[in-house]
Formats: sequence, C-alpha cells, structure tokens
Amino acid sequence: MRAPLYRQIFTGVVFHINGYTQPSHYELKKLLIERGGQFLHYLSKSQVTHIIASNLSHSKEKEFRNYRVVRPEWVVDCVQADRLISWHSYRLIGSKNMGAPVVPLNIDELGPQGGLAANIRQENPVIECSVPTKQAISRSCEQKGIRTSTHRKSAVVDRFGEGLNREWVRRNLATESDFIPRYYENSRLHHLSTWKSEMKDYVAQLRREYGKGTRSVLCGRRVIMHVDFDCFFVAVSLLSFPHLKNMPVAVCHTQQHAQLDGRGPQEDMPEYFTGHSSQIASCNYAARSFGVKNGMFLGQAKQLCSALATVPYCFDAYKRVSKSFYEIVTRIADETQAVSVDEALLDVSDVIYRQYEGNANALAQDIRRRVLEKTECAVSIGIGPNILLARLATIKAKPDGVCGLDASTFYNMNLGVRDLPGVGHVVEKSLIHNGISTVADIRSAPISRLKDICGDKTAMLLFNFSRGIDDRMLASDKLRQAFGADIGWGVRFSNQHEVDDFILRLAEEVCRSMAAFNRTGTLVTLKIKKRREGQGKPEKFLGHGICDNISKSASLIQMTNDHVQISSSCIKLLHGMAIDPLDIRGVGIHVQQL
DNA sequence: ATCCTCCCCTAC
DNA sequence: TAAGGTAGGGGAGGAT
Ligand SMILES: Nc1ccn([C@H]2C[C@H](O)[C@@H](COP(=O)(O)OP(=O)(O)OP(=O)(O)O)O2)c(=O)n1
Ligand SMILES: [Mg+2]
Repeated sequence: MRAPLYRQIFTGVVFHINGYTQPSHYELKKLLIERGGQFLHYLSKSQVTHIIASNLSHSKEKEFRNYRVVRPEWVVDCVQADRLISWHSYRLIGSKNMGAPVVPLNIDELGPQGGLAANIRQENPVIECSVPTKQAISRSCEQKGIRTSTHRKSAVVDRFGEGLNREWVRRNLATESDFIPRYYENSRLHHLSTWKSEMKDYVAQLRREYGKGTRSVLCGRRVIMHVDFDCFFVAVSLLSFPHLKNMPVAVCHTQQHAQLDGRGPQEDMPEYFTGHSSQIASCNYAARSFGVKNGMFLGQAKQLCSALATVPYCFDAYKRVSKSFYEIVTRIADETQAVSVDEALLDVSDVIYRQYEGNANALAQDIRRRVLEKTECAVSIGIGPNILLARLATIKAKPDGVCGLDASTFYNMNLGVRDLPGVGHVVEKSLIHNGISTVADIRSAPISRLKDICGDKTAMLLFNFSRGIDDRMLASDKLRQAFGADIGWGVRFSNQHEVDDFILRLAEEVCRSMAAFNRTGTLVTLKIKKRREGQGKPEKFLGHGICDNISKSASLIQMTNDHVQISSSCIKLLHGMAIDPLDIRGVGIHVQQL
C-alpha cells in the first residue's frame, strides 16, 4: 500500500457542498478527499460536519442554521497551512467573530479513525470532552460557596443587560447547585406535567380499589362527560383569600401581591425586574371580562385591568383538591381518563341507565354537587356522544354549569377553527392563510386540500371533527413511552464546564424519575435551545427568548437509567453540536425506547 | 413499506 | 423580582 500523497488533515471531516462555489465544486472535493475528508453528495444531516457554500438562499439559511456552514476559503487556507484551521472565522452564517470558543467536533461520534484526535486538539486545545465526576462537582460547588473578597465568584457574562450580575439574579441562575429543585418547586408547568402523570396513576389505582373492570365498549351509543374546574388555580387559592372573591383576581408569581400586605414596590427597579413578565397561570371570570387571559404576562394584564389583584400559588392545595376530585369521579364513572390536574373525561354510558334512568343531566349535577361539597370549588360539565362534543359542550357550560351538545346543535354553533381541539395558533394560521377560518369552512373543503395544508392525519381528524365525528375511545392506561426533563428559564452559562455540570444534574433528574417508575431505556436525546442569531434580551425575565431548537439522539448499548451513562452520552452529543455556551438558553434530556 | 433521526405542534 | 415543562401525535426525508 502506498503512503498518501498529502497529510490527512481533513480526516473526520464529512462535508457537503451547496450551490455555486469558487473554487469549483470539483476542486474543493479533490482537495478535501485527497486529505482524508469524506464527501456527501446528498446532505445527510446526521453525518455531515461541515457544509461548504459561498452564499445561501433564504430557505437554505434557515435550514442550515444549526450547522457549521463555512466559506470555501476555509478549505483553501487549511490546505495552504497544511493543517486544520479553526472554521469559526470562515462562518457563512452568523457572526464572524464570536467572543468565546466553540466546542470542537466530537471525535467519538466520527468513528474509529485515529488521526483526528491530534488535529482536533490542535484546533482547540483547551476544551476536553469529559464527564465531570461527582467529586469534581461538589468541589466546584464548594468553591462557589466561598464568598470572600479574594475568592469571589467570577463575573457572569452579561452581554444583553439582563442584570445577570445583580446578586439576587445570580442566585437564580442554572449554575447554582440547588437550581433544579428550587426551580421545579416553583414552576407551574412542571407541576402540571408531573400531576398529569400522577393522576393517571392515581386513577388506575382507584379503579382497582373500586373494582372497576374494563367497560364493554364496543356497542351502543356512548355518553361522554368532560369535567373541568372553573379557573382552577384561582378558585383554590381564593379559599385562602376569600375577601377577594368578587374582585378580578389572577394567580402568578410576584413579590408584590400588594393588596394582601399593603406593600408597594421595594425601591426603584427597572420594569424588567419587577414582575411585568410574570405569567398569569389562571384568572377568574371577573378578570376575564377585562380581556385578561391565562398565560398572559402580568404587565399586559395590568394594562387591561389596573385593579387586578394577584394571589400566590398554593401548589399543595391544588394537588389535594385534584385527588378528591378524582376520587369522586372515578367512583361514579364507568371509565375515567385523567386529562390534567383539573380536568377529566368520563365514559358514563352504562351508569346513567343503571342509576340515573338515562338522565345525564341529573348525573352531571350530582357530580357538581359532590365536588363542590368536598372541595368548595365549582366544576363545569360538558356532555356529548363523543369526546369532541363533550369538550365543546364544556365551553358553553362554563362557568358553573352543565351543557349537552349533539351534532346538529354543533353545526349551528358557528365555531372558529381554533375552537377545535388540536388546532393551535400555527395550524389556525395556515388554515386561515388558505381561506379556511371556520368549522363550516373545513366542512366544505375537499379532504385533499386539507391534507395539503396540514398533513394527512390532522386533515382526517379535522375533516371528521368538522362534522361532529370523533371515534376516539378514552385512553386506556398506556405505558409511558418517554421520560424527560427540560429547563428553559434561568439558563445562562459563562463557560463549557458550567454546561457539562448542568447536564449531569439534569440527567440525574431524569434518572431519578425513571428509577422511581422502575424503568430503563436505550435512546437518549439532548435538546438545546440556542439563542437565535441577532436576538438579545428575551421578552421574559431570564426566559429563553426566541431560539433555534437543536436535538441530537444516541442509542446506548444496553437498557439503562444510570445517570453516569446518560449524562456522558449527552455531553458527547452536545460537543457534536458546535454551540457557544453563552448562547444556550435551554437544555432538555429525554430517554425513550423503554 | 417501514424505520430512524430531527424536528414541529398541542394541551394543560 | 420569577420560576417559558413535558408526553405524545405527527411529518419530512433519508436509510434499510
Ligand atoms: N397557560 C396556562 C393554562 C393553564 N394553567 C393552569 C392553571 C389553570 O387553573 C389550570 C387549568 O387550566 P384550564 O385551561 O382548565 O383553565 P382554568 O381552569 O384556569 O379556567 P377555565 O377552565 O374555567 O377556563 O392549568 C397554567 O398554568 N397556564
Ligand atoms: Mg379548568
């Protein structure tokens, strides 16, 4: 075998060339391959390490946003220097000069070729791909704890005036060692997700206790009920603040809950830090009459309703009330599906005949009375021949009522597309863009057109929904298919070590949860939220702002829920992504193939 | 055809 | 001060 003619400087580089280039396609390919590079004729996103292009169309730029896109001069200069030069100053997309180093290629991802390691280390000798040990982390935490003037924590990099170096802001960043438990304790969305799983389990347990068998589903007309608390968080929190009951009220995080303790703002603080971007989890109907909505920022809500009162979260009480609620409905219904902490679907097809002479309304009022007596909170109930119509009936039932809905009444409701479950703001927009804004419009559109707009499955679902048809059964207790943890708040890193540290802690979180359910898996996915080029301070304080989402997955050799294996695999995945730690605004770890 | 990877969307 | 999580349905496009 002959020795290669050139030093194999491009070993491990898998490249794809896009569009017209100078030097030509052919010349670049020759230069790269002769020196150990691997050429992909078609872009394979999982394999490619570099995309070479001189200019990109708008859509290609979007598509390639998360890849190393370099100008052809990089190849020429590497050849000239006879070594692999850092690609960063040859970036075609994004800033040409980034302040901080970017992680090297992940050599483990690229296969067994031996020659690459030396090259990579040359390209960036500082950063090693390694899993921090427990000891290393506790050591680093000890260091963080020291607050003498000589050992002060180094400054956080604050490029966008987010106030990251204010003492109280710093204490709430993801780099703090107790960040994850503290954050989870206060995150409503985390609680919402956790409770959903817990309530599914609780329903399964109650059904065993109550001796409920699987319903003989196949035949006959169904009667489905959709039971949902009215402004759940507010209703429960107001049990502790009954004097506010008739005022417009919202549940949210804010220091000031002013009307409770009479305190005003602490001191002169820019608006960005004073709760204007606190989200309203739930607001009552008095507040809604001003246009206030769940999920809205407090600042915006206050503009609509200056008298809006705020009350704090009472997470323990929400869970307590929810359990009481599920005890009541699970005992009564033939079949129960937990939809969320405050919402259940019931199949009552048999029980209304066995105990209520076919009077669904009487059963519904019975449920409402029992829940009110037990929890002091109101539920509304929608009744229909299927899940869709029961859900839509609930809209009419609220607040504090019951409503039945059949297909013919549904036809006359003149609903907008957004009212259908499964149509969110994106699908709504593309439907409206195509001249379809109401349920009646969907009904008169040919299925082929719907398929073009929103894909086969969704089109079929909407086609049926628009005619009041929904054959879905209540979800039986299916085994959970995935475990994950995502955090997109307070995530600000100043160096690679902090990122690796956080990934280890997040992996521990996922593994803890898997162990609790006695489950293992083989497919690990790392999701990163990366600040989009050109974006500065997020709209929400310490939030993720507008990001590109990047995910990469890896198969493990064997089933596991071991955090060392999972975090090390994630750290390898991260190093294959070429992301500046300063741009990371969110991290998620998921395990599947359980 | 069907699977796999890397996404996007929705709901609470 | 704020606490923008997550499971599951689904699609595009390449690999098998
Ligand atoms: N953007 C949102 C939506 C909901 N929730 C929480 C608080 C709600 O109280 C609970 C239940 O959500 P619902 O959609 O059922 O809303 P409500 O129960 O508050 O009001 P209603 O059901 O009367 O419309 O979930 C939240 O935190 N953030
Ligand atoms: Mg509700």
